[in-house]
Amino acid sequence: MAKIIASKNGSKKDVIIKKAAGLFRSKGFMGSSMREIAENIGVEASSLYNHIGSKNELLQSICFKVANDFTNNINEVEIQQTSSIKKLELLIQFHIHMMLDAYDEVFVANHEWKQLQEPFLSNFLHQRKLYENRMIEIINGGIKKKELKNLHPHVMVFTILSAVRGLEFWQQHKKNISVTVLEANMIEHLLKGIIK
Amino acid sequence: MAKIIASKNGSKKDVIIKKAAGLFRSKGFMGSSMREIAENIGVEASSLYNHIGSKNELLQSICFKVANDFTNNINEVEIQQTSSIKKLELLIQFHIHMMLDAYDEVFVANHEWKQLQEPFLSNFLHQRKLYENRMIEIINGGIKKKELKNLHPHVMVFTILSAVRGLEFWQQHKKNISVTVLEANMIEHLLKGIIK
DNA sequence: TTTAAAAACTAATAAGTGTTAGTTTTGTAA
DNA sequence: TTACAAAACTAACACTTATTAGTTTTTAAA
Repeated sequence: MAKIIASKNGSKKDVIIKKAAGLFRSKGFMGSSMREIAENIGVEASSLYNHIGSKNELLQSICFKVANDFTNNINEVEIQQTSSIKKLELLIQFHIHMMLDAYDEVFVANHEWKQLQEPFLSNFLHQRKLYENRMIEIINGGIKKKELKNLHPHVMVFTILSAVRGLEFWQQHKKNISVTVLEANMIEHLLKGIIK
Repeated sequence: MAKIIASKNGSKKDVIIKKAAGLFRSKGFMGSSMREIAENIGVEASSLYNHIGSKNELLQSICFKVANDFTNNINEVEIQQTSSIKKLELLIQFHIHMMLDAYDEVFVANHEWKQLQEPFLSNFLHQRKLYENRMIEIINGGIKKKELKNLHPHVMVFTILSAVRGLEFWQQHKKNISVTVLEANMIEHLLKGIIK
């Protein structure tokens, strides 16, 4: 009889969520079945229900864990007494690290949130909107203080957020380039451009 | 008896593909059923098979139409006798226009290509890789001619490609900002940065 | 009006879905 | 060793899926 082995620091539920995140990332939420998740763990599908409530609950756990991590980070960044530029730098840095440390989860949160059911879907979108608005406020502050160019704040935020999301592509190139270089390059590009 | 009405310039197959693209975009490929597509058109699911081969064929049509459009564009850009900066500008501009003109299709190509079956999956990825490499070559040229900073070309390409992909978010804000401003702002940001 | 092809329909198939009920095994504490 | 709960199992349910076969309707040309 196969067993779900709880990891050092995490319940069996956490093990299931982790495996689900990996599968959801590579095949999509709708493209992954409970039987597949179970097989991946080495157990029957029905056994999973001793630990979790439903397939959708798995997606919820993943999406809100990620959303909360980002919210917590911007909470910390916001209260720092520093320039808007430094704040943007800190945010970008955190996005890069999340992308490298919790790739599957961030990917799923970015791509599969649509499959959330109400009221979770609305909650998630609301939380994301709040995050965007807080970034916009940081940028508005920078424009006022003449630290930043007077471009459309919304465009800047979306450009930055989308660019960091692109680190999805990075998984394949992890070996060819270090995190430090990657980080420095992206921050330089997104803040100061690429023209000499 | 309901009918599929062919549009002015396009076969009935094209109508089906267009509707499918809209549905795949909003619910995902795996989240959309043939019955839903059919209902959207006003016909029974089985009737679709008089015009198309399979559900997967629909995805193939969408993905490769988009991929070919981008390939054709970079073909034209590459042969122009101009600076690397101007070439990047042209590429970014085309991405922005594709995103606004063929939103559903580009979105599906960006998000649902994973559901392609072999050999289409490999073909698609190969074509995308070629595109990226050609962008990298343009950037390498720019670095050599001292037009561009000596950052990692790969990072620059991914940053740019990801940023333009972010125009997905833009659909909601179409009214608040004109294409011209959007285009100018993004090109400024991606080429010259946002720091004053 | 007849005829033939195109395109719609109904009905069914075989496979896969998330989830539940009921049962058996396992692990643990008394 | 006994007793109980946790967690695995098997089997099934009710539904949905893409697709096919066979039939009927529609369209258009002769």
